[in-house]
Amino acid sequence: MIAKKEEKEIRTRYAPSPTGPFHIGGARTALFNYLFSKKNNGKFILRIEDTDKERSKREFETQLMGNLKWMGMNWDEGPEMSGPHDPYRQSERNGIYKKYLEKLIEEGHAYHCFCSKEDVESQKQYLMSIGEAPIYNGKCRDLDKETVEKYLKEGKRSVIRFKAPFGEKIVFDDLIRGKIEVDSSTIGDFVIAKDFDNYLYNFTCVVDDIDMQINYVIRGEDHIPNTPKQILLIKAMGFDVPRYAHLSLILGADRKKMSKRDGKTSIDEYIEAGYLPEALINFIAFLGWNPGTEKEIYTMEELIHDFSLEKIQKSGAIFNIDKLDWVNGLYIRKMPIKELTERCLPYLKKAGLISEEISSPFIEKAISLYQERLKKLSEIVELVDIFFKEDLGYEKDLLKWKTMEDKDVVASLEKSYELVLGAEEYTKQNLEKIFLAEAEKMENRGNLLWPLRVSLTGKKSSAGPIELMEALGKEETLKRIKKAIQKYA
RNA sequence: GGUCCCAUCGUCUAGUGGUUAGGACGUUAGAUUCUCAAUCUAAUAACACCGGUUCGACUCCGGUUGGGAUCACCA
Repeated sequence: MIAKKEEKEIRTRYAPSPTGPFHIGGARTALFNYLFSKKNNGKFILRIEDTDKERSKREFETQLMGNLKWMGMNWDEGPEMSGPHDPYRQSERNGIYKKYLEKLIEEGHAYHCFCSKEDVESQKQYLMSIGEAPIYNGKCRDLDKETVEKYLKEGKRSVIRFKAPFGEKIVFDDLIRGKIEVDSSTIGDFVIAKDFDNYLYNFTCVVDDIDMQINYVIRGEDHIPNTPKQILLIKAMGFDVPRYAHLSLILGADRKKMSKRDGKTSIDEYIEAGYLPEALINFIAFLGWNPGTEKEIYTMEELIHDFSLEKIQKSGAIFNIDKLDWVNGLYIRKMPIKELTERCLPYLKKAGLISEEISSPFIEKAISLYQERLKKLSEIVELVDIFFKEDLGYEKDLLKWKTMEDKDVVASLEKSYELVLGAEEYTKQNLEKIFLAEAEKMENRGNLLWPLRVSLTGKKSSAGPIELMEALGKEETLKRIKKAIQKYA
């Protein structure tokens, strides 16, 4: 009997650098890491890669964490000293990097390079011009110990390079793409640290993945070229390489990596436009993944349950905003009216329609009339504004239905006025009964209903007149009809 | 330019050697309707190309073409 191998806990991480607003592509990478770890009862770790002091900004980090929480992705660990909900930050881990770097140098896997930036750059340009791999020429690779000591003592500026082997095949089995093979000769000795306080990406990334015991690295395919370097580093340090899964990129309409000109790219912009986190998550998950069934509306829980790396697509997916809008509308229609109202309040406040973010039966009613027409929460403003305006400001000709003459319009509105005035029981059911009965008498129902609806809204399109009358109340309804009649006086 | 990755309707995709190539968004038409939505019904539309393997290729292999990513003392 072979004893069942003890399963190691699955640990994934999302490792963004806070150099800009949190991007849709990053959100998907985070999501897939999150789903995979949760599916396997593992851990999802957030690690802020802020080694670039120039470009990293704390505000982006804060925004990123807020966005992650908004979407319902909470990370599991952080350095204990700064609280369980803080992420790991590379800027706070220099001590760890130093230890690993010293060991690497000690064991001869890394060395000080005293070449000037300019020399290296011109060398690179030259190699590229003759069509060869632009790698470092290894000038300082075998400097003897005494020389290095001497230069260091003289204070000569140096960087630390990793000694990459020559002519070695580096192979890894990508969980999404299968076998990927690279010749180490095309890599060259790359810089891993500027000095003992400033470490570079490939190095910190590897050290952290080792230190945090990450065993599944799920990231964008733009990292495929980094992977062989990282594998070399890991092996030199004597650790196991994690499993890799490289996600295809999210593309713009031009099939290039999605960028600003493709419209909204940051999560904040989607929040502002009024997309729901549930809808965004659902949509993003299906960009490059599907369950293999025809089900496509998924809650986060269901995604976790059905997720698997095998079902991830290899080719890049274009971000199709039309589909997102459809999904978002779907979620809005399904939402309980109380909740929808709460979520719309900030938009109404911002537009100056209401002074405080407080719900009322009136606001709730107004919003409910437009629930099924809403694709994004922000659209609520231009839909329900008529409920809050004194002056609707429309052209009187808008009141005419098809071939109506001025006098027909006036007659129609006067009829409506009379009916409303006479309505004892001011309910939707009763108004419907009264008005539909009257409308039936006409050759075309529009003769009664169109002028009425426009008098209440001042708009070409809107919710139906009966429900509008109910929502507005008898008094306001009469006022608006009268105003419309006056336009013809 | 070097290296690597990718290729089914306009878009997201199902498909794992034999299917009328399925679904969704979009679009178009119809039903409903005072309008706009929502809803229902229908239609539209795809295996990049060329070779091989095979009785049989969308499916496997090779090549071509096309697209993308990446080549920092950024991440």
